[in-house]
Amino acid sequence: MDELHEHYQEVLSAVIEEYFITACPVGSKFVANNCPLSLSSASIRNIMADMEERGYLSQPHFSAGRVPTPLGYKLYIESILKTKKISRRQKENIKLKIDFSNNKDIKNILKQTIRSLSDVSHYTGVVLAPEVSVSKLLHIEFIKVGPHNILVVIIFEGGIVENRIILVDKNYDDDTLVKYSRKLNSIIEGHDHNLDELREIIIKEMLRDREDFYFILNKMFFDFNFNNNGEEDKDDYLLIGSEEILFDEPEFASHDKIKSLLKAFNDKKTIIKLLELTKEKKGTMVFIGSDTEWSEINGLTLITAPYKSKKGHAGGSIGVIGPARMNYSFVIPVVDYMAELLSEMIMI
Amino acid sequence: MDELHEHYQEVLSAVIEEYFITACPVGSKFVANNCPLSLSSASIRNIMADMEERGYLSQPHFSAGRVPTPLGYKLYIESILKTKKISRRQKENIKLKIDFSNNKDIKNILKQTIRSLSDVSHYTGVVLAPEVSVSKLLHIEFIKVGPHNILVVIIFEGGIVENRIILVDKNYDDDTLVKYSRKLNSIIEGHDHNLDELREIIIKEMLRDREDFYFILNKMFFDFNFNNNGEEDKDDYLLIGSEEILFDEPEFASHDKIKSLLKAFNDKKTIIKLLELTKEKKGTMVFIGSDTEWSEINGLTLITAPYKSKKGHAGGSIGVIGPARMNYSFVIPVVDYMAELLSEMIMI
DNA sequence: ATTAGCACTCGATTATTTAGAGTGCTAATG
DNA sequence: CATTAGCACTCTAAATAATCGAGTGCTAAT
Repeated sequence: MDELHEHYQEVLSAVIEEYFITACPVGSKFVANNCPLSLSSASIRNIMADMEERGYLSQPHFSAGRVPTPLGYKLYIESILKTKKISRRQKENIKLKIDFSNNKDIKNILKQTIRSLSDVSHYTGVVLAPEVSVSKLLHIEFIKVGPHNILVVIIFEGGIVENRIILVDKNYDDDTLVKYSRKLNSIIEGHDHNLDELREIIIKEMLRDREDFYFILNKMFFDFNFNNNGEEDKDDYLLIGSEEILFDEPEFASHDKIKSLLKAFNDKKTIIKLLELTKEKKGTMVFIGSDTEWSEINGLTLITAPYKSKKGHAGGSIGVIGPARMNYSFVIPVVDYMAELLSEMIMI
Repeated sequence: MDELHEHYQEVLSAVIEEYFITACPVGSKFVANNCPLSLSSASIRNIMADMEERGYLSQPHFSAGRVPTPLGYKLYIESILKTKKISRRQKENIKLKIDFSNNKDIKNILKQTIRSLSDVSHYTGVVLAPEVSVSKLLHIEFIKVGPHNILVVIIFEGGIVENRIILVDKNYDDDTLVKYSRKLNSIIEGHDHNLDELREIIIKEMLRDREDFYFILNKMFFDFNFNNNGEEDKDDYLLIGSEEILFDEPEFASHDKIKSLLKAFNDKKTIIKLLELTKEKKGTMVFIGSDTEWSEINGLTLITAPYKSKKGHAGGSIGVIGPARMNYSFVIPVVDYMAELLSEMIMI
């Protein structure tokens, strides 16, 4: 591939970029006319036949043009990931499209992020929320909302707030609850516990001392038992934007394709797996359908980037799902930049 | 229609019930064989021709069978609404399918309701959440989560909890915030104010007395300004379940149909309007697509029922969206019963 | 009022034809 | 030896034609 290297890249780019626009197989004639190489269509045919043998292109049927394969996209994307940076003007443009006008709570910020991702990229945005069960505790508060109803509010690092109303037998007064809140927070403060760790500590204390305080805590742990169902609950951390936006893409024009598309979206575990993978790495990642990593659906691509709260360890990842035939040089930097913006939004 | 009345009803039922199963136009021969009337197909043809003229049935094309019109459905549903009640066994069945195992916060309960609606009815569930901006306040709490970050938690009747992190210049200590919380709650307590009304009161006080307390409140009102965008924000109150479930229905097999289906779902304002209408009425309502009330899409039906918290005025409505060709005698009682169950779940 | 009989209509399905785009291969060229 | 013009070949998609059958409306008989 040595001396052909340049030719390969040029032809590949020409095919991919044209295929992005038309969604139709690209013929040798077109490539001959629209690519910097001054070669005849016959020469291009030779190159393309060779590239097909090596797995970068494929023919839908005998006498059609060529279409990029996942391997072809991969090669193409590598060069983009190295070179492309988002321009200042693009950044401004994106920022304009984002509506963070209202101060929102974290969950709404995540929702808003999905919407912005979709608006800007024209594909489906996804967000993996920070995982509550491993997040550090910031504060817990008991609030009386009825004679036998206590609202428990738990605040996690990253600004996630969870709440439940718990039922108790006794009619505690406000002062008692304030006292209990203080007592509990003095345990939490400055220790970076997560909920499970706190439970461990409390259980030990409880064996020694059996007062009402621990009764409420016990009830609390029961109602906030996030991962009792094992895997199941993780699904709630994955937020998926409007999938409909993809139905306009010609590759999903047929009924069968739409169904397989929806099947891919319903298979949340796989998407979560990839987003979690991204969370651990540093930068943007691209998963191409039928790739080794994402074999669930052919023709879809997932572009991901991690985000993280300024202070600490709370974080997750965001992404965009679109057709493999995608404007990578535009979308990749967008996802990257959105993750950056989101990181800035998470205050505590 | 006098002496034909019985015939009309029987034929209509036969057509609708068969059309529900096959989704194909129903011919006179079938009706003749499968309906209590002992009439020949020719007689049925006469009746059906007459019913078409009166608008209860229609022919997709000249030589096909007949299909019920919205008007036909309406007539059919009227008799169901009067007679059908859900059986105790069905109730048990539904209750089994509902997973309220984990004590959830109100928003998760609403989400769970949607999921159960979809599971039981096999159509798309929708829920209109209680409107926060008009809900009565129960409690407000300030919690320190950073040197300049205060988490404000507002609890509304119905158990809805909203929170925002607000930025302040001064570094308030915990005691001060507890004091402020108490002061504010003493204003709220027992007065059934909503957020807007509270704002009015605070603004008056503020003119007299300009201390830090009011500064924080001012910030709070700014960040919790729910309906500053007019209509826009109402969209957030509408939760829609998985729409994909409808794609299996034969009437949405074509690409065009799916797109018009999604268009109908995206037109949230219309759905919200109908759900709000239901909130004000007492019982179950049925809106048939291309009806006078819901002209947005042909072939869809929305069945709704209101729910309400035990104590007071917090409430909303739930519904199911499915094809007009729907098993009304099953779905209507289901929606009704689910609304009842949801009402029981809302504790405060 | 009801019904058997019959000619007729029109959509759905299948078969057939046609047009054209793009290929691979071969032989010629610098 | 890389490149290219020329040409026969392949296969799809679109257009056209043919066939089938379900269901109708109407008429005349009961």
